[in-house]
Amino acid sequence: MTKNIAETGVARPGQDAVSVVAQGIPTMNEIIGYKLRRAQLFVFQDFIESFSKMKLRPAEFSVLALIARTPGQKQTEIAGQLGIKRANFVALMDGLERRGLAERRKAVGDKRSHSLHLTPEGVRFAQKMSAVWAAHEQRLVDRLGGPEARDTLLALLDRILDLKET
Amino acid sequence: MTKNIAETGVARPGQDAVSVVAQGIPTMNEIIGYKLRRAQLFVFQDFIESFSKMKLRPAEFSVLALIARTPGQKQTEIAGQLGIKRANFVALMDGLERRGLAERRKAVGDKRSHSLHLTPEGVRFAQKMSAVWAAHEQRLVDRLGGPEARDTLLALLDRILDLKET
DNA sequence: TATTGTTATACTCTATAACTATA
DNA sequence: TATAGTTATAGAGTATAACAATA
Repeated sequence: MTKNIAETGVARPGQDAVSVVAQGIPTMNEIIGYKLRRAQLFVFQDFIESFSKMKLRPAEFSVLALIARTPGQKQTEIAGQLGIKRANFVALMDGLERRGLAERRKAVGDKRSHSLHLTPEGVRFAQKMSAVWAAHEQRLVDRLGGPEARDTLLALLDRILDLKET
Repeated sequence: MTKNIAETGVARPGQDAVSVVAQGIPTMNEIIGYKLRRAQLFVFQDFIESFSKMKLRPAEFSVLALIARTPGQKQTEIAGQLGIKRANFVALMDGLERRGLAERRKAVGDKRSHSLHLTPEGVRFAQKMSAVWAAHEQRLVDRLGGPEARDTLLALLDRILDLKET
């Protein structure tokens, strides 16, 4: 048997040769972080295109979804759940308020904090947004090969996220 | 039976109540893109901490890995494989060259292009880098629950990435 | 003293346009 | 005319420090 090119270490530049230098060096295909990153970019790309008409970015979507499901939470609480720094949350919330989708209300007990709510228009917007999201999500489920595959993926991602600190 | 709080629509702010407004609005837990993003950030966080001593960022790691495995490729080829715009690749490559890890050589046929190679120091660096990466990757595999779970995850991420255009 | 929201600011990543030298 | 590399620049997203009002 003749040695294959990887074993000889003879690299032909620009072709599918593998250098002898490559001992122990991973292929991009086996790097979890890399695959995760590329997949995330792909999904966000589809998301952004899906919402280009509504002019809604992923962070804004998640803020509206969180307020819709649990109105009255403080800025710090919403920001915290999403991993957004409270300083950066201000401009984000300003945008939603300027568009008339959400609003800050003076919290009853604590005069420092604001409680966040959707406006009536924001409620209607959130419904439409959810329909657009459902179509986007369905495209992903189709790519994955069905709901079971999606559940498996979500469970695996949870394993990475759970515990947080070992 | 008494109606639960979701059915009454009476939301108690800041608690685990679910507003009646929430009809059809997804939980963050069921959003593929969101989970993917959080998991990717977590993995990159671990990666960045793992390489803080070597002062190596994810993009630099992948460029070195690609050059190590297939020396002699042009800048545009390496950048293209990683989804990096060739304009942004310049500064990245400048950094690796300044540190003496990789170098641009005049391509033989085409005087416009550079062929990329590791320096001898770059080869040694890539070996150390791969060992650090392996430890990082092993941490992830442990979290996932073993090599089979990792393989499943990578296969699912490939389903999202494959085809690219429907 | 500590916390909530806020402003200002800086740094990284990414995207686009335009230039040069070659092809 | 097109391509490889480059420069300049602008826009997101994210991180930190410091401040005012309130706890």
